[in-house]
Amino acid sequence: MQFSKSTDYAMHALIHLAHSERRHNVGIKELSATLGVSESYLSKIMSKLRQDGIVRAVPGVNGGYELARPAEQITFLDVIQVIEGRQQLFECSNSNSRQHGMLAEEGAARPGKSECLVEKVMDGAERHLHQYLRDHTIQSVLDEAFKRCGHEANKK
Amino acid sequence: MQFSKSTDYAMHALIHLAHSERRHNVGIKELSATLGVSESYLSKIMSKLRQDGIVRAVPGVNGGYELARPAEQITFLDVIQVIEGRQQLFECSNSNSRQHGMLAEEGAARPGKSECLVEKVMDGAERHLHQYLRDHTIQSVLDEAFKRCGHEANKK
DNA sequence: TTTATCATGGACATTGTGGGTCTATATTAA
DNA sequence: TTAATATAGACCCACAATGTCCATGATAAA
Ligand code: SF4
Ligand code: SF4
Repeated sequence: MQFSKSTDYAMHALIHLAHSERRHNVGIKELSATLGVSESYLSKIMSKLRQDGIVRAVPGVNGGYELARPAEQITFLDVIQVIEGRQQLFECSNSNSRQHGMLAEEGAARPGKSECLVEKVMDGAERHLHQYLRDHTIQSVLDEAFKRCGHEANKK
Repeated sequence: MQFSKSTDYAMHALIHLAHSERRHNVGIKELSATLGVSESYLSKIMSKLRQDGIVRAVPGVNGGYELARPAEQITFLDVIQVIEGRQQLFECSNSNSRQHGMLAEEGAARPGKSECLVEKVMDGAERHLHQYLRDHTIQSVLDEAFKRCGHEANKK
């Protein structure tokens, strides 16, 4: 139960893009050098981000990547779901066991709504997690970095 | 990013143990039959649960497993951490990149406290998730099952 | 004490996935 | 056109998840 390294890379790549939004089109070379990840691998990740509409890409001389929408509209959840996929946290694997009958259908022969109790808890956990991740964007990280930077400067 | 099947099995095994707490010592055979998982594999999972003090086990005739503490003191988080391990949700993999300098140490040469901003968000997410999972126990699932059962009975 | 019953641990096998490299191809600006 | 760049696919390897099988050890009942 851990986020993959790809997610880590994607986050940092986006942060870098957002940070150097001044002149557009940051190439894979620059990203690779900044993050310390091979161009080959990183380009795959960027490709995924493009397919899901997080970034735009233009090939050719002076090409590169740029954010497809403002950084405050790119949430942690967005990035994670692009890289990790949208599978849910918990997926029942033995819904035809004896347990299932006892826990989910509990006596009565409900039509369609089985409403599993274990899944209910787990889905709740997932919803909480997602809500939290939706409340934090690339921009919010940058903002905090700036705030701290300013704070440091003032102290000096 | 998904919980393993083993976690699923562990949850259901514990629910079964809690449900038939009347006569102690539920054997691996009964558990296996109830969950529809091979005895071999399930016994491994139970062994883990024992090592972490979730259940007790006694070998010999009429032996088996029983909860090591009341079901209301066994949280979802407990079970998940036993099976999945206690690694944190997010672990930075490139803390010596250029990014890191820009984001975490931001200008000043802080002594030990680097206080990464990305990790800060992720750890927050993890804390939220853990808190939620701590608030739900094996007993709470059983309670809801009973409540629903009673509700169904009353309606009839 | 013997024995049937049960849990435990280790040694495998299989499969899937994360993480990564390399190359050929398409696309664009100069 | 040409140089620079992104893209897609074919591979590779290591490791974890899932699972089986067997030898061993512990225990209570007979
Ligand atoms: S009760 Fe829920 S988690 Fe358990 S077997 Fe049924 S659907 Fe799956
Ligand atoms: S800023 Fe945080 S997440 Fe990024 S490299 Fe540094 S420690 Fe890791």
